[in-house]
Amino acid sequence: MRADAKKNYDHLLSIAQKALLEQGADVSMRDIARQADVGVGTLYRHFPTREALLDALLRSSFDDLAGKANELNGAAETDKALLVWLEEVIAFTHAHRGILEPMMSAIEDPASALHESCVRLKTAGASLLRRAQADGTARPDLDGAELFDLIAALAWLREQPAHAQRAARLFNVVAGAVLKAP
Amino acid sequence: MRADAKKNYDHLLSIAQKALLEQGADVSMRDIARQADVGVGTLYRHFPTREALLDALLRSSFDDLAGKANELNGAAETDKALLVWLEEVIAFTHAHRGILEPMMSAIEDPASALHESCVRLKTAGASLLRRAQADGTARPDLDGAELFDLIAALAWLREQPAHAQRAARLFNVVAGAVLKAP
DNA sequence: ACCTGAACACCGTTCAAGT
DNA sequence: ACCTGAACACCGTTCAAGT
Repeated sequence: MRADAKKNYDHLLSIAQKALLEQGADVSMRDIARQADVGVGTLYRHFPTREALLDALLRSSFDDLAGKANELNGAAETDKALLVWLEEVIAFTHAHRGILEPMMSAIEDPASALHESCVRLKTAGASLLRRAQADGTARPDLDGAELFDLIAALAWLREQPAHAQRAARLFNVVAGAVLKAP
Repeated sequence: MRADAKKNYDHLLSIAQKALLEQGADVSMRDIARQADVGVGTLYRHFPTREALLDALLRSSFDDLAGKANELNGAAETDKALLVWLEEVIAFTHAHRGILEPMMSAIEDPASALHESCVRLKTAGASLLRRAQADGTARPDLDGAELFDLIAALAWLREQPAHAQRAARLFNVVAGAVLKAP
């Protein structure tokens, strides 16, 4: 990549990051280009789809969350480890409004630029779930894809402006269904 | 209402109904007017907001669902009654893609044209929940608003194209958290 | 190589002008 | 009263023309 292109790429990314946090994942592409003082074509050249842009923005965070899962795989209380991780994921998506819809599409569409990142997240959660299941602290009849969907549903609830507060309580209700009663 | 206006109103409604089923709740308003062979202004005159149009389209169905809840309030098995009703609601929203997002906004916004209809639905569910709680078949620490949110989250899951199948199983998982174990 | 921005095909919504 | 559709301010996306 040429130096000037690299500069545009990085600048675009930092502007898009801010836009994602402030305006949500459905910010207009035009707006991002405008805020970055760059032609729309430049934005599309670097990120041919919105998913490609989201992937660039989220990949490292998703990797961090997967890393966190790895750490938690060493924890003694397998149920608590799963719980902590789930809360962390939901807190992250909560800070990035509008991210769930594209994630849900991407996880089932290998052609999506966001697919790999989402799979990484799902896999990380699945490993924590498996360990809890082996330990007998989580119900055994659940797989990684289902866990992903449950997280997504709760995260979506939390994304709804006036429902976020209730979503916290409902997280516990649903968590109670995933983990065996104490 | 003048006769010609009434005719436009009815025609618009029947076209919008078809559009809602075939293209989802986020059909373009322009498209509806176009399909109805009517100027956009006519559509907006009869339905000043998308919520107003959705309300006109859904009100009677929501009333039916509320009526169904009333019938089920006479059922012997209070837990099964709640379950059956929940499935019915989710099946309905599943047939009307894209309806959940506006419903979630409307239920918390008294100014929305869709508010009343949503409240009716919430109230109907709450009555079934209360009866099951009084009967000891549903967990007592849950209110109507929380039940509404749980339904919404499951219905949203079912709205996601590739996740609908899993949503059916996850309905049972979550239902198991709401109802007391058998 | 890379950037620009006009161009195309769409939106939601309003409101002057018509009947 | 009611209807029409041009008008305005937006989109996403592409691609010829420029550097």
